[in-house]
Amino acid sequence: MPVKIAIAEDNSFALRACINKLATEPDFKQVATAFNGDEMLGKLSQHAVDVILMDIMMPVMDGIECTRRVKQQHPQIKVIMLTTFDDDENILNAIMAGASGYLLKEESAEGVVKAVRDTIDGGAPMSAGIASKVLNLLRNPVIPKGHETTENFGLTAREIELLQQLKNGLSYEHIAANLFISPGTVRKHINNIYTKLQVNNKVSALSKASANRLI
Amino acid sequence: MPVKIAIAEDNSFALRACINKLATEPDFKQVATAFNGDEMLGKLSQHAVDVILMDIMMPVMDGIECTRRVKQQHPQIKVIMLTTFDDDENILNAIMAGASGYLLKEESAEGVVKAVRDTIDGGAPMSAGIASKVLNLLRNPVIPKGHETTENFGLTAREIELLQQLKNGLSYEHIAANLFISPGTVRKHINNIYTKLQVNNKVSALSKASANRLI
DNA sequence: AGGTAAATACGCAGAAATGCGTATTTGGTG
DNA sequence: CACCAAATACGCATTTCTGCGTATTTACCT
Repeated sequence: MPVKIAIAEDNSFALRACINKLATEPDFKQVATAFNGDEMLGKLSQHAVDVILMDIMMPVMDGIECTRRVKQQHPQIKVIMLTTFDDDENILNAIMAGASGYLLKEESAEGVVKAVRDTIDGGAPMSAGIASKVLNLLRNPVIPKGHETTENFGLTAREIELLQQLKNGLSYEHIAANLFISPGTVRKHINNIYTKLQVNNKVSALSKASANRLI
Repeated sequence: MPVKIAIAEDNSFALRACINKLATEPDFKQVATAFNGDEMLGKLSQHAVDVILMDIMMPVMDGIECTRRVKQQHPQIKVIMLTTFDDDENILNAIMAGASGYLLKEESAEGVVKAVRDTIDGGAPMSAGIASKVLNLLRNPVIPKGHETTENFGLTAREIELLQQLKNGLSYEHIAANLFISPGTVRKHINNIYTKLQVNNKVSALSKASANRLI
């Protein structure tokens, strides 16, 4: 049985790219496209659809609101977000709205194809990195209140790794052993972190990093 | 660079099956195996390990407790649960303990191999079905047993007051000034706190106090 | 090829924290 | 009143952390 797919994407170039990614699969049938959420909702009453690939940022009605309504009116339809945004806010909103999957647009053709099949099979495909953010959302209960501004402070991946070691109360020596670097390097990294976060001790650094969801 | 893998699995048949699933990859190096969590913890100080494939149900120390301790002592090590249980309780507990991935034992060899690589790349691989349960957990917040148990540790009101000062990253001097006591007294209080919480530094104390909702 | 950011590493000086004692004062309780 | 827990305070030795430099190597980008 062919998989009936709809795509909501306002950028025609991105839409074309998306269609191409699915073109290799003979059992995939692209039954509808729309340039915004409202248009997509309208087409759903005209076409049977299994899966929607949904952009988030669209005019008139964005992908998250559209997802919410799709799941309300057609709960059997699976929605996979396909977007460039990987911030907690959008991820959480999309999941809350009922999205089954969350892919970044940089995802490969095979990745998108597999995501569609996974979704049909009851899975919840996510780009690498998205899934781990989802786990972090679970670990650090979100305050449903307004979105606090999270800042990056220009921390590198390695520096965040150092912070994760720090948060367990490990000494520089122990961290150095864990990461196979010298204690002096650990110290250097941490000093850089302090400078970037504008703090001058572990506890403050961890507090600030945590408040900004860096760890 | 080879990927150093450890496996914790009490059933020798399942262990063998797991090893076989990884056998095809020339750059995978199985550096340690253990029949329970305690044994695994011991081996981690002897071998550099990138990823642990962890069974949940094991004697002596189960996989979730082991994961908790591994992430505590070696945060850089990624843990992938490999189990037959797919209930919310176990999934959530594993994630809370710090697991990066969650696979069912029925997972194919390719699936396990890909999961290991995904994890190294910062992803969070989950068997189809697990991921969607995770999303459901996020949508319907539940407080699992064991996450609301708070312990007092015999801390006095004053000691908790000290902890609240500590969590802001203040120095002993500054806290002393805030509370109108001598730095020596601050030190004494904090030493008493450490003894009661069985830790030996600020970060661990704050972490433990926070986990038990003392601050 | 040159420039840049990141990760690695070391040294020195000083500040802060930690471990382990001891001691006094205070407030409440039996 | 006698007792006890809690809060207060200090000292010494040691470990750990922090600030501020410098320097090399690697990877990536132009």
